[in-house]
Amino acid sequence: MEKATKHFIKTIIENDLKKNTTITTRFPPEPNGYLHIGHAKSICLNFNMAKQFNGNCNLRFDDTNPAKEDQKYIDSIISDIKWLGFNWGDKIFYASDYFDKLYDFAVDLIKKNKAYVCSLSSEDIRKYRGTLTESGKNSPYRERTIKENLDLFSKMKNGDFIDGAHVLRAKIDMKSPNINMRDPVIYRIKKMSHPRTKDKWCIYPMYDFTHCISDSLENITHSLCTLEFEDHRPLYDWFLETLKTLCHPKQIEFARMNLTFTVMSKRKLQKLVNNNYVTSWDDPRLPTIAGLRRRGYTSFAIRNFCETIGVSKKESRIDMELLETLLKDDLNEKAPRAMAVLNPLKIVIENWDKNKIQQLDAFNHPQKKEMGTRKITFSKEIFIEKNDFMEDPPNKFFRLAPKKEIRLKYAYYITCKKVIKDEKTGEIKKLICTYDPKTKGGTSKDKRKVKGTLHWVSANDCINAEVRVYDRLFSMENPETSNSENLKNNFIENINPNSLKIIKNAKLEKSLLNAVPEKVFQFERLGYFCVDSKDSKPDNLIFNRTVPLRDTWAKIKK
RNA sequence: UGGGGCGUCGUCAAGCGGUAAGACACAGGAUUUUGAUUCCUGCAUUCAGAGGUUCGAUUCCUCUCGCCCCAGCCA
Repeated sequence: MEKATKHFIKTIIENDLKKNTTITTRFPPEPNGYLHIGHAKSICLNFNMAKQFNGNCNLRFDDTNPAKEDQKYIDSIISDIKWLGFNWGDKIFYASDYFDKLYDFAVDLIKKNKAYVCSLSSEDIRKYRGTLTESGKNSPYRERTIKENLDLFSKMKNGDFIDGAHVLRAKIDMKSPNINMRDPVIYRIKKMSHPRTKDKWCIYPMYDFTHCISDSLENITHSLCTLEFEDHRPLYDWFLETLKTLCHPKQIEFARMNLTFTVMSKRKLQKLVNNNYVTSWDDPRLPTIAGLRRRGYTSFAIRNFCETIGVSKKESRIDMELLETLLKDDLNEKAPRAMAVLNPLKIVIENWDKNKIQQLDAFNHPQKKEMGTRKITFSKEIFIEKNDFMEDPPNKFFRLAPKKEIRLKYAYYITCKKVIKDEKTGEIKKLICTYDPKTKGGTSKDKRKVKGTLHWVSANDCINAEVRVYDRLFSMENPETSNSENLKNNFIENINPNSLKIIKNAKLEKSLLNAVPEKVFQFERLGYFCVDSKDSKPDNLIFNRTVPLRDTWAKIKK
């Protein structure tokens, strides 16, 4: 299991636990988009706190706005949380299940003279609200009688008015320095079918009213949310105090997660999807849970990451490299090794019999012998990686070059004898090499040093595949910043044009024919790869590059 | 310029009056049939800044500076 780090919320809970016996948290997504890794932070926090302290965490959909929400998002969210490895018993909660109770609470508020029906247009409500520096002024409808308010609210519910004709507002303080307290709207008329309640309602409660009451009804003890709701806490508390609810949860805010080289808001992700900068919500370049999953990320790595980064109130942008390191840590343990050549260069072994084919043994994991071995085919013609050969190599180039001897992993030592080029273009067509028969398996009795070991694939016994080489979606650590003054905050211009390179004719060792989606392999010396769950077909294999291996050589070259 | 937050290594992050944990990154070195992995070693005399209280302050007080959020009938 992941390590557990100390953070301020845990401290608060530990202290509260001295008085109470148990805690209950909740994860309250709005079903209006796909979950991303920022949500994973909240999911891990809420579910792990509950688990660590023997409490419960409710999954509750905050579905109060039918204009934006959809069943397909409910389904994707459920599937993503399950994949992340969290459970919530039998019951899934929905704010919409509380619509009747919420209505009663609103009536109660009116009866307490703490809410009123306001008939100002939305534009006028905005004007009356004042600004950050000027206080607001009372709505002319603020002093309607309780009876009148009750009657109007009932008519709103019955569908007697058109959208926008009236709203129900809490009666708090138009002069409050906190704008959220300036008589916030708590119910609006929206003649719209709801994914779950269908046409039962034509008025829908707003977030601030719904959320605290939902928490209270579920006996939530700790309501964890992000920093931007800090200003809403007085309102959260006001509703529960005014309504004298039995349970008054503690709202605690923490900073949302940001990652380098990506964007995290639903709005921005939506834009990338809708304008086809990526293919879909589960595009492997996106930080969505579905995208990361398709890319080959493990849920363990994501959970571990969420634990590692900690929880605080400081706004931060975490290095993508940390996520990738944690992923590679996990994959290094679990992923079986295989050989694949992405950019093939043919080698002909001069002194190997034309028709001879040999099966060699290869370990599936160099450090874990219990993962077994497999057979790989060796033959006269093989492929190596184009950039593993240089005609005129620099110092410390531990790969193949004219007259140099290197090792083909698990096979033989070979020496490059001749370079065949295209007469016109000068492009290297193939290499003629010799092998040393006394080095089968990749060792020699004379303990002679060979500095380089290359991966390779038999030319006659390999499979062709498409490989999608993914890179970061943006070319700047913070895509929101801009170089050009007049294009401030246009993250689109910072999209990395090379975020996806498609390699059509990669050559893979035969055993990879059995690969299934989400099963990640390490292609030796290259990185981690997995079969694409959407587009790959048995007769047209497609692999995604999950993450490349650390490449010290690439660094030295620079 | 109203209100609410936040400022500890390049990036996260512990620390809660007793003299700066850890992780990632980075730099060296060792081992290696992946220039992978693993393994050592190094990496903040200083906690946004300035004052003050104290024997002693990143921790308490004051002021200053910087950054973020709030004016949806979104959540």
